[in-house]
Amino acid sequence: MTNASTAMARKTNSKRGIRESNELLILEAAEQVFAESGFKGATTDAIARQAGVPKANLHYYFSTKEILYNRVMEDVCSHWLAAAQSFDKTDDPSTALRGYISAKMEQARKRPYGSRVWAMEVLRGAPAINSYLHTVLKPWYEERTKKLNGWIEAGKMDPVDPQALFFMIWATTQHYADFAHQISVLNEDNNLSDTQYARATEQVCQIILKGVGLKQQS
Amino acid sequence: MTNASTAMARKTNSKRGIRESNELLILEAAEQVFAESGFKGATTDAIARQAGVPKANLHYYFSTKEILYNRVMEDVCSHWLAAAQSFDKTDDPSTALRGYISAKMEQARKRPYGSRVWAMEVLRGAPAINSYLHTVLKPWYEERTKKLNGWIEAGKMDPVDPQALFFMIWATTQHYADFAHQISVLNEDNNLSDTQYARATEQVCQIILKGVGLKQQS
DNA sequence: GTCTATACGTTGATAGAC
DNA sequence: GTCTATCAACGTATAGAC
Repeated sequence: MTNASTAMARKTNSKRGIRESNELLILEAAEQVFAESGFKGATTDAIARQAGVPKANLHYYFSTKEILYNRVMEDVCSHWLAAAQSFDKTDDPSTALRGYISAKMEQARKRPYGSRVWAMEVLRGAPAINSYLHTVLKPWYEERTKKLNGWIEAGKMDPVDPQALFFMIWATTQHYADFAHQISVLNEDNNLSDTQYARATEQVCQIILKGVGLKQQS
Repeated sequence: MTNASTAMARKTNSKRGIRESNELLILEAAEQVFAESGFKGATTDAIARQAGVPKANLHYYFSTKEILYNRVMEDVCSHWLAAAQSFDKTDDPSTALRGYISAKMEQARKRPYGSRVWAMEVLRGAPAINSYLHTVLKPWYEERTKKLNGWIEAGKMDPVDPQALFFMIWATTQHYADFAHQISVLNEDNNLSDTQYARATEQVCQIILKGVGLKQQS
């Protein structure tokens, strides 16, 4: 009985271990392929090849391409939320904006495929994340808009439209992931080095902070 | 002979007229469908339906999907160039940047599909416009970088990295076309009105100009 | 859990009547 | 120049042996 249940547990764990590791492998490959070709353009065959598993195996773990895509979008959305939280670590506008911009830039650097999948999804009209946009992004955006307006009323920064500011931050930071190929062409066909990327992050912070009337700090 | 050549000319003109108008119809539909689904995801059938012509007819005018796509990209690139020219209408940095940003914003408003096709193309690694990026975009970018550095050395604006500035302008202005769906979700599910869009343009100019140490003007 | 073989729909492209 | 019918290639998904 003990042996049996131990064996069963081991087997179950083993199964879960295999399942989890294979799902991870496939999800990672899917994020990349979906980022390159979009939902329609991506093929389960290409994803399977990228993951190094037979196509039938992919369908064993994710019965349909749409289910796999939705799982990828869930991951991407959860990472967006993680970066978004860095906005709330302080009540000082300069520190908050600088921290948020830096977090977004770091994310664009470390998870470029996630950013691109998001871009692809929005470009096609965001059918898969429509509810997420309404129930998560919009409330987040409205709360932070209030916060910004509070700072503006307190005279801590220029009376800018929070909407324009957020769009500028999102667009600019995500540009470094989404348009990486174009950027490399303008950089002698090399991706930005760590040094160049750190400098870019600093420049983005500087221009935006000064642009909304905030002193450099933090 | 006169009659014959007149008849032939008329027939030729007629043919050309039909060809041009049908090609235009198909190109317009193609720009839209490619913008929504990317090169791989778009189907010639969907494009033909969008254009209101039989699929076989589309293939009569554009023998392959790739040729059609390249024609669409040519159009998109030529429009990019047109907006880029507004940068050179003056030697005053404030006026030049404001004019360029406004032109890009107007283009994002009037030709959103063009912007999205460009974005889709760069997202997949820009195989179709690779040579264009090297022979047109890069030289343009390097020339204007020199111009900006000249202004900086002359003390007319802050010593910002021209690269970061251009990326910010491109990213932000194109965001209004590429992420229009997301923007509408944050705007009570309505597209930005003309008034809102004018305000957004003004805000983008204001933040960026101030951000690089330029006085408002023009 | 793995993988080969395959069913079955879709897509790009063409043939050939009008 | 237009359009129906068609085909080969490719795509998703599954069956069934291991």
